[in-house]
Amino acid sequence: MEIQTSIHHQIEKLYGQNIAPEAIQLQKTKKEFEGHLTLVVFPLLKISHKNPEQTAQEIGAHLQNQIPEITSFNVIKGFLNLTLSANYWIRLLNDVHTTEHFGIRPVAENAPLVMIEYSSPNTNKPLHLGHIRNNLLGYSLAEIMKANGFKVVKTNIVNDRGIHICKSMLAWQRWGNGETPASSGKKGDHLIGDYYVRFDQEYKKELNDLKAKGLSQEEAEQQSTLMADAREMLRRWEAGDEATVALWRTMNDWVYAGFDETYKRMGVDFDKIYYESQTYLTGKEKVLEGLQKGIFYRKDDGSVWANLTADGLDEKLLLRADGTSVYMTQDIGTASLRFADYPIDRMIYVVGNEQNYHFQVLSLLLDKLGFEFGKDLVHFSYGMVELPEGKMKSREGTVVDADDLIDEMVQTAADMSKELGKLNDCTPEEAQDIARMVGLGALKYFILKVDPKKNMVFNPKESIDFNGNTGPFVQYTYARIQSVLRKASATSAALLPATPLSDKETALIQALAEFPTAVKEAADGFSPALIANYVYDLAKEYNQFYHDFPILKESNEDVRNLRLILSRNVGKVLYTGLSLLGIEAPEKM
RNA sequence: GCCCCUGUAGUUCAAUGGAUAGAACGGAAGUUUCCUAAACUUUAAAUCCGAGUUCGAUUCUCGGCGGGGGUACCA
Repeated sequence: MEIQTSIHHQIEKLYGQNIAPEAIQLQKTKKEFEGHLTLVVFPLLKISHKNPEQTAQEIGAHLQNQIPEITSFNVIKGFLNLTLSANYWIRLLNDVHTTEHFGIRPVAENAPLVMIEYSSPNTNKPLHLGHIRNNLLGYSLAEIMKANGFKVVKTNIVNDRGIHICKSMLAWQRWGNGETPASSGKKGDHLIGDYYVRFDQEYKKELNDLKAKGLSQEEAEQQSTLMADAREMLRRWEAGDEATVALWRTMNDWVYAGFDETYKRMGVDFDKIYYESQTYLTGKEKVLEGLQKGIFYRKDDGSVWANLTADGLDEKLLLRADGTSVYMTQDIGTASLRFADYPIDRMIYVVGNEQNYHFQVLSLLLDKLGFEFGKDLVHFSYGMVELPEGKMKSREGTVVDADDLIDEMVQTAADMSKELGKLNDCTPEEAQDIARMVGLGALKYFILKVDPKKNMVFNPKESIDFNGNTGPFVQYTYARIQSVLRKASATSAALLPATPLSDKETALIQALAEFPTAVKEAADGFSPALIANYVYDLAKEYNQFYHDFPILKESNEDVRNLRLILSRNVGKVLYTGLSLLGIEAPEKM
């Protein structure tokens, strides 16, 4: 029986009544006090009818008497600190040791299916730092859900149609001189992104020229031929004009090739990709169905709307006056197709918090349309990534490009290990691979350790820091453990002798045993950050232990054996924890 | 205006309503006969303001003040 359960049981026995689980507050004893587990007795005062110290005393005495694993106790104010036997810790370590995938729950045949949408790029510009946070959170959340026994389908919705796509197409047609990724040596997504920027520049120029002739901003926008041409292109695309569709296909393919490269480097992937060009028509259909059923209404100009004022929200446009679809229409179509394709029990959208309102509306609309999953959808909303100078602005060129950033991180990792002489005994290929793992590990950890819902500041200079609360620190700890294990492996694999344990050793075992709880809480709270901080704490704990207790020099066979087994299991948990974050763990570094 | 998120050391981040609010970076001072010093040790430094609920509030409630986002034909 779990020790927590025994304690609960014994307290009920002591007072002769059932006690709610919330009243039994057990926590890890703080470092500065003696003991391993602490019972907070305040909630029990109503039952004991005694003051905190007396209550703690009598519970402590009773527990020590009845539970063999509890060897002693002390009371400080309303806190009962319990000390557990070495035997108990060794048994716990043994459990960790003999459980192959410790902390991971297997996926059952009939497990609920979770679909996670993340990434969701537009095909008119390359991925940037904001996408990196999205992709890392989505991928990590998928891994965490899997580890908690859910079936997971990772999905991506590519926004491959719309006026913004036409802008880059138009700019390329007009000023591109037939430039291709092959002819220019640029990645496809970057090439297209350049033409999107070009459109914006030319458009601004045109507006300024018009305004110089005395037109207002609004009049200029209306008279812009460039924008009119882009709209005309969108109309031709929707009408299925061959040349337009062919151009669209060619340019999108360039972008996809570019994205695939970036995804691969980031180490993220998808089980199923949806394209808005293939879902927006379904969206339109659903909206028109809703219109017929009287759920939506049409205004005089022909546009279609939903009235959500009864639900405390506003009115929402679903189809424009000219009959074309908007973002919301597409999302309805995509959801509809997804639920037709998969038996989804839970739908999670990993999308930035600037769209909180959008998902509130989407949830309501789907529900009104008769999709019962609508009201249960989860918007995993995360905060923006800002730079020390402030918000990223594409127009001001302050956007941090994903590819550039990854290159920079890997290069810095390579430079630093070279400087420290870390990888002198590696082949150049090995050294490069380790630099890749470490550079990416630094980036991923830096972003994932932050509570997702908070905005965060990303300082490119400071992120390339391999000290402190960072991915490389955890990776380093893992690599060091592997190194120790290569030098000497434990003689006996399973049963451990009743060896006396130091405080640091019990602390480490206790930390190991908390891993499954961290995995579960990370899934419940949608928080990879919990895993990140857990893994860091464990690594830190190990480093301190490692420093104070030589392993290979230890002459007592049993003690040495214990420390090796302990090290191996810390390594095992670090490895698993890192993989839940999508971070690789090098065998040496 | 209305709605949502947010406010913790100089900085970037932690803290199921629990003990003296933790780390890291940066600052100051140290530690290599040792298995990896990308490490370890010591040290100074913080809960936006005001009420309320509670044995106990960084955490929950209300009111201010500050920051971010959204708000009907962009995605």
